[in-house]
Amino acid sequence: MSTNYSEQELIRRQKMEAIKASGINPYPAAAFPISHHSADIKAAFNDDTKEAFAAVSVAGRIMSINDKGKVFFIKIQDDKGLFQLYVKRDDICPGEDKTLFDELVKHWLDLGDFIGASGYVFITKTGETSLHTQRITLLSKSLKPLPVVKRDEAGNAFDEVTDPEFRYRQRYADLVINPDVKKVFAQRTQIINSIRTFLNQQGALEVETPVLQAIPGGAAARPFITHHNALDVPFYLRIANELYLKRLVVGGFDWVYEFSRNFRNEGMDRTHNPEFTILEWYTAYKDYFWMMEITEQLFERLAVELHGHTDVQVDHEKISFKAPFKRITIYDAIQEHTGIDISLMDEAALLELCNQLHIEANNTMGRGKLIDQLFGEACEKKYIQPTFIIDYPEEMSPLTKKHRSKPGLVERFELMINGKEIANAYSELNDPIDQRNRFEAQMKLMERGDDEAMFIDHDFLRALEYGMPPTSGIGIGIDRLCMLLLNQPSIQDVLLFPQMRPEKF
RNA sequence: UGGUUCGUAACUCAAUUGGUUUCAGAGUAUCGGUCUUUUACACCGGGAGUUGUGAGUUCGAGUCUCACCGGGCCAACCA
Repeated sequence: MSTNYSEQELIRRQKMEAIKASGINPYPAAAFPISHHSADIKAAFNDDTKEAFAAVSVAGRIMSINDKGKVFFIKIQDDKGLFQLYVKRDDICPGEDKTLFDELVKHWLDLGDFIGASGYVFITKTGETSLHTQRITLLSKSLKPLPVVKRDEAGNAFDEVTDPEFRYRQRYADLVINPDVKKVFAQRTQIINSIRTFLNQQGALEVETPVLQAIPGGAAARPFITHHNALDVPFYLRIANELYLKRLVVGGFDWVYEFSRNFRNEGMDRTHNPEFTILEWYTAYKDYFWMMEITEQLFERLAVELHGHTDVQVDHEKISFKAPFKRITIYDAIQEHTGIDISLMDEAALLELCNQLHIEANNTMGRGKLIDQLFGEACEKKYIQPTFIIDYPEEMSPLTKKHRSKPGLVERFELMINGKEIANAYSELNDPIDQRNRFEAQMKLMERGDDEAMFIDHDFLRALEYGMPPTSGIGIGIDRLCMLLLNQPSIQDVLLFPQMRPEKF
């Protein structure tokens, strides 16, 4: 860290030395007893309840100081908001010695410092519920000034700090000066808690599975690689936890779930972060139709719990999470948006179609990947309202059970909302012979140059050979779900510490 | 990785086609002074910037050119 302090930083260090010299510890060790939080006082205090607020202790960070000579009005911010302290010289220093007020309050306190205060609550002439402060305690000295943001009564910000680099790199400061940011992250946790409650109520079991995997399975993506020294073998950070959760279904857990932090060594943009969270759950004796129904229920409930109704405003679109959601097969979706029926096309015909439509494609791509590309380019963005895209071609779904009645297809759906894939689910493939064949087909794609084709996982095949009950599973992108439900434009706005290029000091 | 755009005080922004004006301005913050209160900003006064870094063009560069560093946006990869 540079030692070229700014003028203000130097002044704060001088103040800290003065504080120490006066015998006050700027970083005291003792706990400070808090009796109330700001919002709770403001909500409950009135003429009838004032007895209950005769001896109150609050603590927080100083956000504004209004120096009126022998009286100071200091606004502190605690976990629940702002609260005003009325600090009068003769109350703080009842005797002859006014040093504490004249030095500490008048000169040594800065915006950003943490203080504790005790006294009684009253309402000032201007009608603001405040603490008539009798004791004031410095709890932690701030040496670096926070950016100054002014707000009016309605909460409109002036000189707001919007620089993304500052906000993401110094999230701690962002959270202090932008209260809405704090709210977004509280709501993210609320969403996750709601999901957990929903699943637990139905008897699902939350589990934890390995992040370090010898074979990165369960998805098609480039992994991060690391090395285990004692074993002297490479390990991969997981790109998905699917194969481990299925092993648990083999073991007899009928419904397991995990909020899985996954790692993929790919690009970063407003919808991609190298580490991100996917909720996956696997339920025995179910199929993908059941999965669609429970997914609708969950999403509808999340919207209602968060907003009180099923409509959620996202950008300029109003999205309805009212179940049931529309269902359409991927072939019908492509036909709907291109006018072309591709259901009988072979690889060569599909490649030609892509070229005709100016969609990037090449001959390393198998039939499944070509169809995926067609859908992604021509259709995906069109599905704003929640829509299940169902019945994918077998080639692009190596872990999915063959369709019960449509040859060449598998029982899979993706849930599209606001033009983005939010969830992906299957009737899980539990035929070990078929699974081995699918893995081998993936190996052939890999040999053709498809660097996203899946590795073969022999231990997983061994588990399937013991027998897995018919099972349906789903993966839901939690970060993207939060972006939707909280109307945030970037994944960085729903991750407390989004990945950035390392900073140089 | 490619295209495009931005980088001026602690923060938010100015600086007319490269130019006479002073030393690159203002508000907040900061420092000093006055007051029992302002609803973003009471009153008076002061200090604070090697204009991201480095080179170049020019009589003259915050402004133009190049390289580098760090961001944003778009595209590619992916969820």
